[in-house]
Amino acid sequence: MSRRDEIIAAAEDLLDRGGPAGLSMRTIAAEIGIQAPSLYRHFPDKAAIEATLQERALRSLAARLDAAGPQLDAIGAAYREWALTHPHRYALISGQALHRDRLSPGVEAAASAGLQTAAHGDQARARALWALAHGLVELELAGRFPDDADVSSAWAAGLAAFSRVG
Amino acid sequence: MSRRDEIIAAAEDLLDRGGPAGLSMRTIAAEIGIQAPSLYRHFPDKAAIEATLQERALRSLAARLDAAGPQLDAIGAAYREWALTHPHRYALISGQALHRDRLSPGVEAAASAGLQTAAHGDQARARALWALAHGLVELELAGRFPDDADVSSAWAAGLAAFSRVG
DNA sequence: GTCTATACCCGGATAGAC
DNA sequence: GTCTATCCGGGTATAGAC
Repeated sequence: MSRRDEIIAAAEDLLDRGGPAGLSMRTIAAEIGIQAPSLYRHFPDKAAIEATLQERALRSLAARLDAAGPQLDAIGAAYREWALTHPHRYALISGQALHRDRLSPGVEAAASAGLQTAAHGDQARARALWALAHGLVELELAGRFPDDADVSSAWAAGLAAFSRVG
Repeated sequence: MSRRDEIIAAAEDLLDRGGPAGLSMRTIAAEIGIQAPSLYRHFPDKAAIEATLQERALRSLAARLDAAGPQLDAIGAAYREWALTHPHRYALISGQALHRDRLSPGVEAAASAGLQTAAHGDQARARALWALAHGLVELELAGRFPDDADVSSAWAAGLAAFSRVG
């Protein structure tokens, strides 16, 4: 494992444990037993590290959705499962934080392509479906539903609404 | 206008212009021509100021939804309009940032009550509908849709899916 | 490639004079 | 109720020795 890979692995680990806020040049360096300035021999700046993590997360999510097959329910379940398994990685690719200029072309689109497929080519429907999944995940991760809420039922109700023909 | 109100007004103004990140004790104080330490004569800490802004935002959103009436389309349009008009206020009440322990009881629930109504008492459906609206707003505000995307159509497609009887 | 030392920002918050 | 001065923490990043 190259030093570069080691840095990324440590950063991802740190991200999973402490969220984006816990990700600093100092903590990443400490994680592998070096000093923060040494990181700049391998990455030009912090954004480069974040962008690498985002790219990895987007690819991972895309692969998970791809593996779920074409069924709407399966895709929804896969989306939710991936987000709940890696909540901080999901946070890193949500919001305005995406370093678009540093991502490989198409990698962002790939992560929502699975949902597009399930909408049978209807773009407006596909976007609404994506928004539904994203919204459900965000609300659940942020703890916005009551503690005793049945989130699975909300997913089922949402997907059911979209499963009927337009 | 009391000094306290003046501080909140300045903070809200600052929030609208620079987002949550631009909201610091120093910038708020500068906005009304005093020094940062003076703020602590009026609020115990920064979280108290943020909580006040969140409470105002939640009440404002709730009022807007209430004024929209019972029609699903109208509520959806009102939700989107409020969020696009006050994107940074929406950011302040999204995510994990809510100071729940400092908010008046019920004020959080009131901001999503309008959507509950439109779901005719079906809780799972109501939550999915809320997630759809939240997701659409977040994706639009974050610029996650292509520049030429027709977001209105996505809203229409999403609301249409929910307007059919379960 | 890694180190130490450091520069330069930013932030929240407190002490004590007036 | 406001001030000045200050503490303490955080962060990104650079210079220069080894």
